[in-house]
Amino acid sequence: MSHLAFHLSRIRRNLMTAPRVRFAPSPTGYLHVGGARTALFNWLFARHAGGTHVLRIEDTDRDRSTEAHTRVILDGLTWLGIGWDEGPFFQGEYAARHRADAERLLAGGKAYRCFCTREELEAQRARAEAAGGGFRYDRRCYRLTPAEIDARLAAGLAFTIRFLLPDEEIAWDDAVHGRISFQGGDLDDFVILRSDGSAIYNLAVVSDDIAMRITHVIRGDDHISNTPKQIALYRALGHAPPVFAHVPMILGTDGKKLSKRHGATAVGDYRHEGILPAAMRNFLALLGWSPGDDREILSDAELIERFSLEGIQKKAAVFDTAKLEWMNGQYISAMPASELTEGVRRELGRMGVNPDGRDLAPAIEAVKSRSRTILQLAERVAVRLDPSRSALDPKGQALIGKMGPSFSANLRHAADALDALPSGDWRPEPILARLQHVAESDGLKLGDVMQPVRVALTGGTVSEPVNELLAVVGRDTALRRLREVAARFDSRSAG
RNA sequence: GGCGCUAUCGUCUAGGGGACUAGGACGGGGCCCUCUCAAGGCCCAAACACGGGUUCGAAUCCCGUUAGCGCUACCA
Repeated sequence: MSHLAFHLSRIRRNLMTAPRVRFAPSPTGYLHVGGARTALFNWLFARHAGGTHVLRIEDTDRDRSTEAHTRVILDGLTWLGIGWDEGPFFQGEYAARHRADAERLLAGGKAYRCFCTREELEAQRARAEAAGGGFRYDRRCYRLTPAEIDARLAAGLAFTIRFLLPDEEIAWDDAVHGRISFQGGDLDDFVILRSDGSAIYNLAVVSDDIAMRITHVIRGDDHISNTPKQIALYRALGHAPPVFAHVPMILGTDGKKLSKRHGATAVGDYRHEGILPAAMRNFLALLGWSPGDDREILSDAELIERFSLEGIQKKAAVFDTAKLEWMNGQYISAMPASELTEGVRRELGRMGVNPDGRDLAPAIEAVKSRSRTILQLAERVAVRLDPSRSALDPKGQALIGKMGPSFSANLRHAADALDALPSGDWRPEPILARLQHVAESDGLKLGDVMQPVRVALTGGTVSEPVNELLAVVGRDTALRRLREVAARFDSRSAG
């Protein structure tokens, strides 16, 4: 097939069948991991099907929406590597269409003016609750005669527009839950247009989804109870509803809806904790979705290839930070040092460490398989650049206490032996040979020489093999540090 | 209260009437490797919420119970 023919067929296919999905966050807070996962599912679905991913900011709640939040959401998506093909559109810009739709419904007898004030409504609600039941609007304004309506209009009374909810079954075949059914009679005649003429969420969403020709609505299952209202709106407006796919919530470790008190919940938090976008995508994709087999580490291409609505779980999922960090560690270990340098450099800058143009790759290479976040990685690199940055941890402390005077004695022997090594031989293998020689001639176990060096250089008892550590730190810096530490603990035991 | 959704190891999940002695992964424990740790390899503990059906046979289908969650605004 020629290129031209290929493109033509592709365009044709897109016109006819390609799905259009949207991610529609409201800018009333940060980009939450739940929202991020919804965005990811939409994106994966669109990519898998060769469809279009639309980004729409739902800013109709003017009191709570801010530009700063919009910025954060956009940045979060960009950092995460979740793209969109159209938008961002701002719902606030379609107020005229929303209003026209409401008025069309009103003219068609599918909605009615409600002159009840907030106070009256609140009183009714309070009464209903006191009686032990739930509040449902009693349609008193629906029963107003044309003359009564005219009189109120003439008096300049404010009104909202309420949707007249038909008492019929409203059901749909949810792509993740299967058939879900509601009775219209159980639902309220909800407000679709505020008294100031602005649209309420359910109307705005339906109006926009129709206008944007959305074919699949993939969103959190906290919207299940909104869906029958929206389907009723589609019917009243004369449009076929899209396919709905309600994805499960993400919970905190206590099984409650994820919130601030669970710690990090915004994607920005994970960014700052040194989580890689690719790891985050992979982890989020597996939260509530499964490719159907045992694979855990999946590239974007594999995710896109395998993604389907059928693989989405019905049950809410608990966000497990430990597994995220494990996965991030897998990504870090598998990445070449060259791809990690930029992130490490940025962290070093934040920590106030100046690498002075030094090649960070060897240090990164030495510690990356032991690091689960970029933050950890950068801290370890910083210590290797300048061992005086190291802090003595409890295990390092314990080792010093246990070894007593031999701690500094062994350190000094190691330093002296290493000093004999020509700088051209300051490589892991010769270093190891020297240290083995020291241990042998002093009648010590290799660990008795290695561990003090490790503690002197890193402050702890855990690191890459000591010979590699020495090689990475560099001859001059390492020798100086070893002697400094030996001297410090000599004077301490002498005093 | 009403309406709706959900229920497999601590957590993420596989499972679609017989292949289930319920598999994998994280986390936990142990062993190997080893100068320590990580990685890797091997091993262990750990689950079908409960009760009724349907069926020759139920983790799987149906009903109920219980529990959790969501919605019930002139919020989204």
